[in-house]
Amino acid sequence: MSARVSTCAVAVDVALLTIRDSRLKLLLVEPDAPRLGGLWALPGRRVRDDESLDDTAHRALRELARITAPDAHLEQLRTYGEVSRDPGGRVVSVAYLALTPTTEDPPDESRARLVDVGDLDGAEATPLAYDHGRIVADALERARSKLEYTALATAFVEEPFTLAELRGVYEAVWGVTLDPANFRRKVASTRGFVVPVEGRAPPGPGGGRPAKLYERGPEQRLHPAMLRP
Amino acid sequence: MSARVSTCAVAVDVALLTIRDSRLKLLLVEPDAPRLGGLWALPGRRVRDDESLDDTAHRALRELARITAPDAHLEQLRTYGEVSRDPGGRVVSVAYLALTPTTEDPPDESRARLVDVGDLDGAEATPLAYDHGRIVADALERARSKLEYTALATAFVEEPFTLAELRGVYEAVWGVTLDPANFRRKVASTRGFVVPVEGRAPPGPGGGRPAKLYERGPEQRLHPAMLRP
DNA sequence: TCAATAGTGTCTTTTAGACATTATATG
DNA sequence: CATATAATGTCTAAAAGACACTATTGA
Repeated sequence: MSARVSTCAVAVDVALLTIRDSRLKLLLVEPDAPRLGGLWALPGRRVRDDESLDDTAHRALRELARITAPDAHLEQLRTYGEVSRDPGGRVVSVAYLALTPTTEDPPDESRARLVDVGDLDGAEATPLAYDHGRIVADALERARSKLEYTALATAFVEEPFTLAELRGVYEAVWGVTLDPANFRRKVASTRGFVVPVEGRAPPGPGGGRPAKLYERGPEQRLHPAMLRP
Repeated sequence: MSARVSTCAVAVDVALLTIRDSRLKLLLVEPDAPRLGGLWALPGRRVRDDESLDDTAHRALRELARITAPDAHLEQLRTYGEVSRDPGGRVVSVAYLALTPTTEDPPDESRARLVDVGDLDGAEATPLAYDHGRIVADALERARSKLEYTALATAFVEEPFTLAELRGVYEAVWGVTLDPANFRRKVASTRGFVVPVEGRAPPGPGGGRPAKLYERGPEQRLHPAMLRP
């Protein structure tokens, strides 16, 4: 074996997205070490010997944000392996995209917070540690893109869900408003996207007709796609 | 630092796709060690200390298939990190998808070959070493999917190219036949996909009207998309 | 001339988008 | 009753697909 070939530290960083108050949120953890320069970062952990990458991702969420989401959608985003991306030494980082329905908040003692992704783009945006800004940008692009041609949007809602909730996912992730009538017809004409279930959702405090309920359908790829306006 | 956290061997495996004789081909290397059980494998190399992952991918192609393709499209596919995916010890493998125009053949002494991807699915298909069959399946799905909503198809042709050549890419990767007239109109209506250039392509031996020539346009994402039939 | 391939025109079906209308709830 | 939200219907414009037709080459 060549002397130039060695082993690398391998880490997993997780970009967890969820929807809260009709807005898209990202999970960040407070800086714990002065070397981070007071910058917030994605939850991340080193990979252990006996642990798959997916397991490491779950552990990072559990240990750093006290989030146990066994039913969360988890998919790999990219692996970042530039030689000097971590000033403390070479670390190859496998980034994950995680999506959860609007459920638990990270507890206060976890030093984790859900931040509005709209606050990450602007002028007074907080920069993130390492290359995590880049990872977040890639995660957002992935989520926005996969909403079009996969059933990924259903990962943001709990079953059963209403079509208004599903539409709210598209609106929050894409940052647009959609016509409820046309959205409904499009979802209905996309085979295997959602399936109706019994029951009705109670209307809000101001009244309104109760909404029909749906579950995730069998198809992961959407035909036809839900194209962005 | 916990004793259970250590470092991993990190490798890069490359699934290189190209089109030859109007068919989609995959680059495989001949087994060199008996422990592979005589199975063909994707070209792969361990990552060196001073080398980015992209550099390792290029080196794998250069050393194992004598392919120097600095203009090849190279993108990450996924990272495979199951604990026992390599019987020789834990290896985290970053898989790449590479696309090249129909150019060089791997020389004989390189022990590499272009195989028809149609021969990888059937009953008498040759299984691949490690989890490379899985990687190839992921690579094909990625390529087929990205042809729809990105300008990836242009990575399979050399500039300048004709619309018939571009259509041939879609037909080979998707395994379908497309109407030339409708394909042309669709490409023309997709902003930034291709741009016309001066000159004509000479017709084939059987004659035919000379074809107009095009180059890659500025857009990476296609609006509207080239949806699969 | 014919065969072959490139490129255009036209028609029909399907889909997207705007928006009116009806249905069922709360207060 | 008014108001709010869900669900359906209708009309128009745009896009997709089938396919006839014209254009330009080699033999």
